Amino acid sequence: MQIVTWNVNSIRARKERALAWLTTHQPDVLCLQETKVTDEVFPRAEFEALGYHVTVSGQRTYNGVAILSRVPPTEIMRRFDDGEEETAARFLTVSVERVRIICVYVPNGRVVGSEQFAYKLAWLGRLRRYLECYCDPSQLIALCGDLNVAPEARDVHDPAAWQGTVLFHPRARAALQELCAWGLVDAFRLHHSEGGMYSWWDYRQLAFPRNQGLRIDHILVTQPLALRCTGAMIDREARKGQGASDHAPVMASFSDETSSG
DNA sequence: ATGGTTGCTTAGCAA
Repeated sequence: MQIVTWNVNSIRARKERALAWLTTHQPDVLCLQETKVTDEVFPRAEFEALGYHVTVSGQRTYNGVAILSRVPPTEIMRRFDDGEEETAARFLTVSVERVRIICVYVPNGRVVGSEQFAYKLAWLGRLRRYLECYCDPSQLIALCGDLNVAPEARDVHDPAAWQGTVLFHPRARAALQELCAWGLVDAFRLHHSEGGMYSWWDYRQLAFPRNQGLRIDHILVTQPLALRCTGAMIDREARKGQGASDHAPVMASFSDETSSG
């Protein structure tokens, strides 16, 4: 099973690219973030024509997540259901075969000290509580999405410059570590230890050709799924050229059985 | 040099 997460920065602006990418790569599951459309407007028919089931949780203008799957999804949830008010479409979870897929678009946080940064930290805390309440680390679970946090210095092109900003802040990093402490590991880091591997590059300042990026999009998996993880990669090709999202797809592959290695 | 780009929505905001 191949699972992919991709912040497309508007599914309408990226529709042709996303359709072409799916046709080429044909993953079993594609988690999308920043679709920026209401559920009625999501271009579902074009993706269904490629053989995908389309599950969406969107809103006008901002945010929006979706999960495309080759197999019909079950156990769909669109909210934390933690009793707190929520207006942003940032969370969607489904089961595909025996794997629980959780698609998230974590708040960016804008500026440290802002209301939005407090919201980001609180949101990550709610996600941790969701895992505690609704999931178990012994299950096959993949938490996929734009986490808007670079875990370590090797995930940031200029750690000194980014230190203390919302994408590489000690409190945001600690909140991400708290998620992992529940029982998740970074699928990408199971297979790659080098720095300079990023999933997002600012549109400005020629950041992509200079590889001035951050690795903020992640596929985090429970230990039983980690044991099946046969590979992971970031598709830089999808970030190239005119009309690209500012994020690249992050991919991970899993065998049907636990690997003996 | 308080800059730069993209998308949504239409000039201002969010990323």
